[in-house]
Amino acid sequence: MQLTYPDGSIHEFPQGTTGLDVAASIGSRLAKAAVAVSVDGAEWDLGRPLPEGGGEFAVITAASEEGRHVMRHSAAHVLAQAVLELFPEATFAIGPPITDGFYYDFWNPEPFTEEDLERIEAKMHDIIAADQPFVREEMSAEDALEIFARHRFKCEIIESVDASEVEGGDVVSAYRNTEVFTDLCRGPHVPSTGRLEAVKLLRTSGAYWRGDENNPQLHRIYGTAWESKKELDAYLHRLEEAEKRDHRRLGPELDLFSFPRDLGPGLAVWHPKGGLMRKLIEDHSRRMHERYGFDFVVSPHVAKAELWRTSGHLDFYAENMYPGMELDSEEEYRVKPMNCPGHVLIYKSSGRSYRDLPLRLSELGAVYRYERSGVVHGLLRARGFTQDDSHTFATPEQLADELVMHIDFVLQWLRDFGFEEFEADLSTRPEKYVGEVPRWEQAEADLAAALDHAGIPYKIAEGEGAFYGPKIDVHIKDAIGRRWQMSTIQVDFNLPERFGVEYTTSENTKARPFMVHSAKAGSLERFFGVLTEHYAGAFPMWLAPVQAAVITVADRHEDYAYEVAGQLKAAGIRAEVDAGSGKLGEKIRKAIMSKTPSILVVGDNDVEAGTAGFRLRGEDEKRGTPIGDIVETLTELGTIPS
RNA sequence: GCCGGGUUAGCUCAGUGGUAGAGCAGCCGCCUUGUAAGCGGCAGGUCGCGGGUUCGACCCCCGCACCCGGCUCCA
Repeated sequence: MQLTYPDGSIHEFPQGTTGLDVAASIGSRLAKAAVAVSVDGAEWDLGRPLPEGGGEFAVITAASEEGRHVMRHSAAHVLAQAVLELFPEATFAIGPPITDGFYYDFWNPEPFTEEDLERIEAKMHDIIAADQPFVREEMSAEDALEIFARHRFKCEIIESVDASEVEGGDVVSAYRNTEVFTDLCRGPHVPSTGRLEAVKLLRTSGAYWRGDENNPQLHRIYGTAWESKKELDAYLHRLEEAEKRDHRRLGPELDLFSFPRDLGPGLAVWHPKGGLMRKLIEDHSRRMHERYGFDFVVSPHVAKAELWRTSGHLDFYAENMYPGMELDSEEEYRVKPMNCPGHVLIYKSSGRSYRDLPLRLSELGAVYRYERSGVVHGLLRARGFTQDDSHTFATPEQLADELVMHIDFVLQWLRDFGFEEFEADLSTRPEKYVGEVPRWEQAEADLAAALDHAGIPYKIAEGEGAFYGPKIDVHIKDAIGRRWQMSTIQVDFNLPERFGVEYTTSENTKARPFMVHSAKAGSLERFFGVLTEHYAGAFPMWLAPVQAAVITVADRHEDYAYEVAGQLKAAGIRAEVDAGSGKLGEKIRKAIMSKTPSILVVGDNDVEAGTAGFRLRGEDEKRGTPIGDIVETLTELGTIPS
């Protein structure tokens, strides 16, 4: 058989050669680092004879993403083996690798406790120490059903395996570790359990079989596995770091916002510092919308139920809407979960001609959505929030340019807040859809063209679009590498239809415009939450609620401190004086802990010379800096993006 | 909504079937300080809410509210 290495070289091997043989022929270190190999993209166990046809060959090492995937999958098996040994009544369902770890779902009469987890983990370490081989076995589906007869979820899987997925048809594979433990699995796996260097169980949770709440609820155990103890520790450290960045912790700590119990779940109040930051963000939003040619509109928070019936929200979105309000002799009213119908009514308030288009309506619109009680999550998933929502009405000819502009706007917006890495999803027509196919196709093509124009990486999510139209979602990568969906641009064929939205063409005929929903920040609450986590609360100068802390060395410097703060404020810098009687170190610490981006210390020498000890976040202090210089530096750093 | 865990002072958390504690924050005083926590004192709690068991419940039981981790990244 012929194998083509990643460097393009071609090598000949006899039939029956295994991945390990090939790796060993390349180098003993590579053979040692290998956990599996791939041939033409398909992964193979190290000890499994390679396919007769050969192909593009690559060694998968433990330190690669693919390698970790294999390792984690194997770790999941070890977890299952441990659980089945310790809990005789348990049956196992599925246990895939996931980002940064793995999980396994079990059915068991009792949920697993913390102590169970420790016992399970200890058992896993025994299994790993025993260095049991993972032996691949292939069998017919009937035989598999017999072997796994006691495990109803495995049987369901076997029955649902599409024969065409497996070469040779009606064959499934399993991996056997011991005489008593084998697990249905496509593979590949590491050669033996001893190859699992660093495995740790993290937590338990409930999970529905196949994610469907109509199915039985299983007990899920999450774990993680890495190629070395060092990597595992680094991962656990990252988890801790992420916890420190948690906006739900930082928000109240920095006095930005809180979720008072008395208010209700998913509902936040903004404190003065957070309120100030929100104002800065909103101001920037308005400035940008203005620059990109949007008009500002306002729509009320409640509307007749009939409006939501017309828009279709009561058909498709009712479970996320607060229940109706009964009013005397009036129709029922509903709190708005979206701004679109209001904007459509503004469009329809007068006859529209092609000369009016594109018409771009924008609103910082507060909406309320009844999120299920288990899913609210700080500002990231709130029940009340404000969207920077806009709706653009355009002719078919204008759509392409409009979408280019929208993407440009979105990226500019995100860059202004310090996000640098983007990735987009283009979601196309799903199976159930409304509207005409040619319109879908035009919109999809125009969206793709806009993405190409913007030059950001994107992938096509086939069939993932909303029933009413295709869309682009823009994701950012934050400071610690997490992805967040931020902005969205969606074409809508449904609402214009439902509301009979039209315009008069140059031929004096009526035509239906394209409607584009877009949100650059999305929910301001969510955007703020992500910003907080991205910066770990240490916001850039232009967003920092307090930009400069002026700290006195001793009481006698208080007057001078206020004088300095006055100069800063006169220059538009948000300065605060800390003239407290504490030690200097204590006051400095307080300023650092509150993530104030600059600190000015004033003492005798400074009063004398008109200077301050000046320190920017993360830098050393510069004693005796003239106040004028400080104002200049802070003004420059605090410039609002434009 | 469902499964699991949790709820004690403003915050972080100890605690026992016999009337509740620490650190930080707050307030007062001393210190007058030159770049990440000076010292002392004071004040602060319906132990989430409601019910039950008990001579007695923060602790045990039941219900509720809220918070946290999850609820296909498809063997």
